[in-house]
Amino acid sequence: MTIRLFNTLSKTIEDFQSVSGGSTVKVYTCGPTVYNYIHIGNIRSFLFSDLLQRVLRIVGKYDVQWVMNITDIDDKTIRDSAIGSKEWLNDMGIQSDNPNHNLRLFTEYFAQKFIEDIHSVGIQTAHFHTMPRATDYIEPMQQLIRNIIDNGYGYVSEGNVYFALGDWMAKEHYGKLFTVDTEHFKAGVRIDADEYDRESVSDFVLWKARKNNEPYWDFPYNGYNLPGRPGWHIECSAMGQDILGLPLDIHTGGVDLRFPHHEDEIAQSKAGYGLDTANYWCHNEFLEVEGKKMSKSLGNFYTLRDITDKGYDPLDIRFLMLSGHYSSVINFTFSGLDAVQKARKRVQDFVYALFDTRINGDASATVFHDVATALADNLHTPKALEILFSFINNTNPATLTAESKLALIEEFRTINDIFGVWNIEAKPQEHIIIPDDIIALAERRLQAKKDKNFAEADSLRAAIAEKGYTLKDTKEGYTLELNER
RNA sequence: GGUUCCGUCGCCUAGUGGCUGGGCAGAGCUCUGCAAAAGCUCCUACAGCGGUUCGAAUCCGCUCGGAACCUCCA
Repeated sequence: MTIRLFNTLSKTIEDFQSVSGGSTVKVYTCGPTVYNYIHIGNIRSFLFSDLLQRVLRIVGKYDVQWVMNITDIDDKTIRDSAIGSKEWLNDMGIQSDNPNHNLRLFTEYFAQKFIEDIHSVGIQTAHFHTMPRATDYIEPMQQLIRNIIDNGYGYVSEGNVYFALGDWMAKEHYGKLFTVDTEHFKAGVRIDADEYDRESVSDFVLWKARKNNEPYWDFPYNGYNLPGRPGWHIECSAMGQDILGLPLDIHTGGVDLRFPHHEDEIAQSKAGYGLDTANYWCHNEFLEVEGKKMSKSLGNFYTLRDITDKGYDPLDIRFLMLSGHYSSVINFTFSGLDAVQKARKRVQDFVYALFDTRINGDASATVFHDVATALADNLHTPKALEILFSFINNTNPATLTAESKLALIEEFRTINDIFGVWNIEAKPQEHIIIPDDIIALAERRLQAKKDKNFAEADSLRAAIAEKGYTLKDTKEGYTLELNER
């Protein structure tokens, strides 16, 4: 099935075609800067990329090579890994007098936490071609920077290397993803303008000169050494080329990265390699919390772990993100999370019912095709879910033949290869251990019920609830469940 | 100041000029001693004011309200 995607380059929805013309698709996702636990906004971004690669594989039948970088060098990782940092944890290891070593221990700690977190929301490590660390690609970055200087679009100033944007703009269009209006830049936002001797205020840094006690790498250039560390934008250009080869098929990231990060990445790769970065650029919208952008000062900032600590299943977060279209702002609220939790369970109960072996009537299974058609249209998950719920509303598993159920199970299995929030299996028998005293209460209540002593039965049920268990009557007797949360 | 997006039922989320979108909540019913759970049924909304049109949630204009980006950002 042809996949259609909104391309930020053209600002239109296009039929997707691979660079190679074949079935291999190279997808590059701007990953996290690992200086802390990821927040739910980050999660949305990574779940969008995961959705994209799953739809490409399962609906588009492509062989996807998915790369997500891990940024392990920037101001925050340097600051928080430095000697005396309050952010240093014992689990990271022992700090030494080597800042590069401390940086590595610090970032590897949070990189592992990141992998745990994305795994919990259903992103599978096996789906990645690789997850490169930026500091493992210093050499390719330096080579790219040399190319850019040699081609006349970079210059050295006080040990820093800058991209000469003015020269570049005279040759190539700058603003392919984002209309850059330098005439009306907001007053007062001229970061670093006084810190360095730059030729132009809009030039961005490719390589930052070493500062005291900060991590650095030697950078031999033209007989000189320029010890320092890479700028933010250069890593994606170098890793994309080194690992997958440019041009990529699809480059993804959050909308905020369109400018300057991705715009600069395009300029660098073209200036240094003479290559376009990607044929398709896909950007996901932001997540807001209670109608506002997440920020620590507003008190609406949540890491994934903040949410799961409240007892929510990470897969409910995944389902919440899929319930809105990736290109729309999603308003995160806990009541919304509660709603989506129940909706997800309804589908799960339907799937469990398909595994019920009683035999009855029959139904035709085209639900996957309909869902896939919606997903092929610019990853329209809300439409796909609408189709799925309508199907469930019009289908009663108890009236289906064994053959129909088996066919439907396979349909749901494929749907779940994309959504990844259900268990396509028979309902597991729960083997929770109920304390003897609770069972004793339940038995006493059963007897009271048989004796038609309902007042006694109700008070015993209340006593059981008091101890954290829910008693439900069945035809044969009763069941006991541990209360959630 | 510049650029862009949005406002849909109590809440969330789709919407392609005409055809009750989906989820959650809520109401009723079935089943239950009563509950719980589950299932069934019901629940016709488009910020405001103009305009275009036979017909507007959808197109145009204005007003009001919200959000994002404009060199840390997913």
